[in-house]
Amino acid sequence: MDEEERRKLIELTAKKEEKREEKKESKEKTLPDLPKAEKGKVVMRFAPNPNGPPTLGSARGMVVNDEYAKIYDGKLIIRFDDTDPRTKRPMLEAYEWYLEDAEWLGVKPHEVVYASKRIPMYYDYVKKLLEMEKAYPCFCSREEFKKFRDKGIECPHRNTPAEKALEIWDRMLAGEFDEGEVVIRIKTDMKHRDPAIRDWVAFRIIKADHPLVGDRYTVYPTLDFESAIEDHVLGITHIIRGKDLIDSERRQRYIYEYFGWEYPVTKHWGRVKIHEFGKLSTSEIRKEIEKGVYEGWDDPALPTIRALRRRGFRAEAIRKFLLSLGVGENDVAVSMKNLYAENRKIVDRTASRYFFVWDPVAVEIKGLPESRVVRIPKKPEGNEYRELTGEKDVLIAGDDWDRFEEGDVVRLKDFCTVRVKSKEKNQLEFVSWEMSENVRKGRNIVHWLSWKDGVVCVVIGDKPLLRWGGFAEKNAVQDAGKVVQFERFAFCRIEFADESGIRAIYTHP
RNA sequence: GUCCCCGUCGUCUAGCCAGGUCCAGGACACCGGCCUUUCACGCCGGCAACGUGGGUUCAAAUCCCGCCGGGGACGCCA
Repeated sequence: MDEEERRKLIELTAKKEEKREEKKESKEKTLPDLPKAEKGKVVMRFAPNPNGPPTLGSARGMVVNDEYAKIYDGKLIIRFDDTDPRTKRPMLEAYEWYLEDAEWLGVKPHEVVYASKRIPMYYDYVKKLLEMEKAYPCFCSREEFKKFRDKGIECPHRNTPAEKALEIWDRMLAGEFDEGEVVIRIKTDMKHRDPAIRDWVAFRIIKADHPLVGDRYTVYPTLDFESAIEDHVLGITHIIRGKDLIDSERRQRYIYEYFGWEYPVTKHWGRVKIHEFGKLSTSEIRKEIEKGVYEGWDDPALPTIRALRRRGFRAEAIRKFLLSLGVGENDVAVSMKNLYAENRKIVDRTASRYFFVWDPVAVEIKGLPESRVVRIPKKPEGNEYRELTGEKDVLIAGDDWDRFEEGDVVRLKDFCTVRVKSKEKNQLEFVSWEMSENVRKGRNIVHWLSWKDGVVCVVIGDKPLLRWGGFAEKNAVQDAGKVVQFERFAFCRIEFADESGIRAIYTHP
């Protein structure tokens, strides 16, 4: 064995050792290491177009980037990529929604940038490229250019000299051209293996009102250009985003090469699809809201962060759920059940328990010796109690009543044991105060409510227009704003409550 | 059509880059059981995966090739 071999062997052994160590540590790690990441020097970014409120999908971008920024003691920048006032027109309120939801999710940006407010800067950079003849004004129609691109042929405008190109550029800025008449293209390679990369558009003319900058500009950069410049200017070290932007990197690298910049480290993740929501695009949701299918952007049937917050989900549960998806490039189709499980872990210990009788049926307990006040624990642990009065006239859930057959022995939870006497007359028959041997555990222990303890309650479901109506125990009024568990029903957040009634939102089972 | 990416339990994911400690770990779901005056929580146990065919190697989930399957890009959208 010569020196060289010996050295390699030692190196290899060291690497293996290192790997073993890593394995031991990685048990608690939520996300994989970021390549080339140095503690204290990492700058991440989250760059949404605010054309609607954040959804679970966009929240993934916030949370993962934020998590990495935290892991490496780095920075997180939120940048609004809002440079298309037409096709993906930003929504004025949505800027605020993003910031609000970010804060709620525990995402703390060190800086917030609005691309639409920095358009002159992009002009400066493209001017340089025009001078370098790395960009050119192109008068081809979309169709004409598509032909050139598909064939891999340069278009006639590609060789416009810098001087002439700059003159056209100035005329563009002066508003001398109409929409669609001319665009600025970045020179790449018309023979590039991937047609998607060939001479892409950096600027186009859009004469539309922008919610933030109005009609100040008519020449707007495309995302590819704006983002390329910003990532460098802002000193972004790592980009993590959806893989729909994977080609974007290949296009942008040309600019980085022309300017001699270093492209950030990138990572792209696959599409997330949530079983329960399917594929809902922002524009589709907007239409449905207009049609009245959803009440608004915070409708509990929607996967927006504001809707989930309204439903009573905890930010921490959402973070964990999103982080659990990792940063792999494969598409994921995940179930809300995972989110439910995370949230339940947090909420179960603290949620007060109450009775909610949905689709109520009034029944009479024949032979009940007396009315009794019962004390029931409010929570699984601790010594808080609530009181209910058991009387001969009570309400029970329609689902339960329908299931029962005459002769069944049923336990009214914490109150008394009864036998179903007459389905037709809605009559029960008192058996005993004690728990009877005949009561099967599980579905034969049901909740109930006397009229005096009840208050009208509607629960807004997690599917469009789904509602449950019935009575909830009055004690629940004191938990307005909180997540409670309606026993044998589900966790719900009490959104509004007073003596006249309760409105609750379905959280999860 | 051209180009790119991805395939580990039902689902999500760890492991893959630096092959052995992986007859593959965790979570959710599911199925038993315990606890319980909620079908909740908790506890115990169980089921269950490396798409496929070759190759390299003493050794492959890990490296190479083919095939099959899935997704995406080819906007003057983001």
